[in-house]
Amino acid sequence: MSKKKFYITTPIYYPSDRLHIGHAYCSVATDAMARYKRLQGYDVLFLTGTDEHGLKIEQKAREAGVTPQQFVDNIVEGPRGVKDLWKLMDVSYDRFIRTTDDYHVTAIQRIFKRMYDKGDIYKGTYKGKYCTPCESFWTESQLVNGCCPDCGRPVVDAEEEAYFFRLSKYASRVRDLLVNTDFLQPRSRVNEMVHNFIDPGLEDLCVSRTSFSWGVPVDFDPRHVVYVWIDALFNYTTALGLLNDRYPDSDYETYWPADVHFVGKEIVRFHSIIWPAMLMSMEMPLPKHVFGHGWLNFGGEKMSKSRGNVVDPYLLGERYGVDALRFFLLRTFPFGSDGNFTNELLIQTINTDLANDLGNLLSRTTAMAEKYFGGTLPEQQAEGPEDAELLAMAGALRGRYEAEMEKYAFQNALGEVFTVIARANKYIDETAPWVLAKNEADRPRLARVLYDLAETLRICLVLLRPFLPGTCAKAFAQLGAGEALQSWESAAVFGALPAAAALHKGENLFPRIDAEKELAALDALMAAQKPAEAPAPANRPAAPAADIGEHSPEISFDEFCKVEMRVAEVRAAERMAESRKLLKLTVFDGERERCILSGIAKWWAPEALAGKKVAIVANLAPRPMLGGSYVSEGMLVAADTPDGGCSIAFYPDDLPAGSRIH
RNA sequence: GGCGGUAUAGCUCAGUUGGCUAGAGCAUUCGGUUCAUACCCGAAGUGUCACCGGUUCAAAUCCAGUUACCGCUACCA
Repeated sequence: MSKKKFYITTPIYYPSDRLHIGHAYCSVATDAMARYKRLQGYDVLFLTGTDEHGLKIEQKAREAGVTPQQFVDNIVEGPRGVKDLWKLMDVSYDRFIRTTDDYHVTAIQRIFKRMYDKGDIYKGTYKGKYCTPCESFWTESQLVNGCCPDCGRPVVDAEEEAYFFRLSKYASRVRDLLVNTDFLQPRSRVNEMVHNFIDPGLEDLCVSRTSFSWGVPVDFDPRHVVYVWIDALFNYTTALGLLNDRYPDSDYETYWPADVHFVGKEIVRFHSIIWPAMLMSMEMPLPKHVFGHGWLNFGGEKMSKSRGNVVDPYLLGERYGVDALRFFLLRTFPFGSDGNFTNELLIQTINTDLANDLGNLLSRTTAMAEKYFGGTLPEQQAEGPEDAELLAMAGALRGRYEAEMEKYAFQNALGEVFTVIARANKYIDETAPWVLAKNEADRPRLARVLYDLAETLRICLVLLRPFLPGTCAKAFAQLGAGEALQSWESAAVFGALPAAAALHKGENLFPRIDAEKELAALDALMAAQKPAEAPAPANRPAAPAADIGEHSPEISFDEFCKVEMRVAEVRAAERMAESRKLLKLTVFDGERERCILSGIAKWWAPEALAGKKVAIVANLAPRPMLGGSYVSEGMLVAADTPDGGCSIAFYPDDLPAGSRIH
């Protein structure tokens, strides 16, 4: 009889930059789930990888003066690259797919052709606005200030021949999948998808591009490259040998459909709407679950490079141990919601759970075994009234843990384990082994107490293996528990450890952290990472150039001159009943008054603008807004501030409106 | 603006189908212990369960409304 299979995936990450703790969070969670299923005896396939095509990488490579392939090779395989990070984090993936792998490219071409032959992909014309850095097309209505809604940079008019996928054809089946099954989790995401995307009407999806070349060519129409949807999403199946020879077809037959895709909430839409629709088109089985996990914020703010609060997993892993970091991420934050990462919380969790409760329990248990029995417990043992409750809790632990793990509720599963660990510490207090040790007649009872502790620890450690793979191995050695005593089956049996258990005290597995000192050290390290805000002091070597974000492509002087910026006088500014974000400005440009709607209401009171001289872009095409009831005739020039707000520059009051700005 | 969600102890959150003095962890205070990583055990708490109405013998829990925050979306020319 073959083992039951379990196929789990992370998203394939986009290697346009170094990965950070948020990516590590997802991979660690997937890893814990994969290890848990292996522990249970499943035949597990754990896939991760990288999504390496697209214009952004093409451009990044050009900036770096290397080929796109060299660029991604470096980020994926190079020092401190993606694979390095997973090695550091002890991520036990079975397969790593890169969308630039030959076999994947071939398979994608075949998949594209198959959908085309079926009539689900057809050739049409794509009209719209294109953001080069984001390699994204946008409809007029999606633009923000005429710029890319993702990155805020300018977009260009574009019209290109393109292939489309008949997403609309599958809308009702996808809707049914989301509404009537537990396909998408957590459930709260379902309404968002259905109300925001499906019910308003799904448009067919553009699945090819001619505007860049770093992608999988459409083999029957080589001017086109396959756009991200088909290229990236089908990785989950090409990595199983679908339509390629790199892996045997039997892998696909064995492992597909996936048991669960873990994905960040930002890509839930692609995985819960587009992905099932494409699989329906290919007449392939659908994955059983898509789980959209939350994001890690830092100190209550989104992590971002410009705020200098991007948490570096290398730094923390090397400082506190990979297991401690893994544990912290999964113990502290509910997997489905956003979590607020703070250094204080990290250190507190490590100290409380790992050092004080678990580490210290192991330490005191093994130390007593050595002190009182020279390490090996005598077989003659005596029960006592304190045993029953501990045994009952330890015996029931596996079931309670399993129930939580099956819901991907890592936080709760770990909570169950630590409830038992706390009970074991209390058990020591109740039985007071140091008192028993004073009386020769109590030796059988003392032996039993230590045995119960060792056995409780063993069960807990089995269940902690998915989370703390490295330290559990060391702990089992201290308990003298061999492989058979580390198994899932053995975690359901209190008493599996031989009575004459041989314990020995080893190194402390989780050293207690000096919170005050470490917090100061971490703050200093993070401050050093932060982009320089002030010029470096003269006596220090020049700081490396701060990262101020993505850059737009170079433009010529003539192109710049097309932008007509002028000083304008704000004659009136008012809040709008129709919008929370917009202020309605009436400005005088030297010739006439015009209306500009600007998305600054969150940061600017109307009174603060009235009468001021500001910079506007005067020759921007008028834009109907708020459903066409207003037309905005220009753009207010403002700067982003690091906290996400905006700063407006004012010209001297006596400067005439209409002055040209160059 | 549309859709969805959240609001519970200083902090992070649990509270299943409405039912006894509303819970856990951390932090705080006090007490105990000494095997252990200055650790562990116990006790004490603090709460107008966002606000306002309603249904009910009974509401943190159900319903209507209000406010605040969050998410998605639209929208920030």
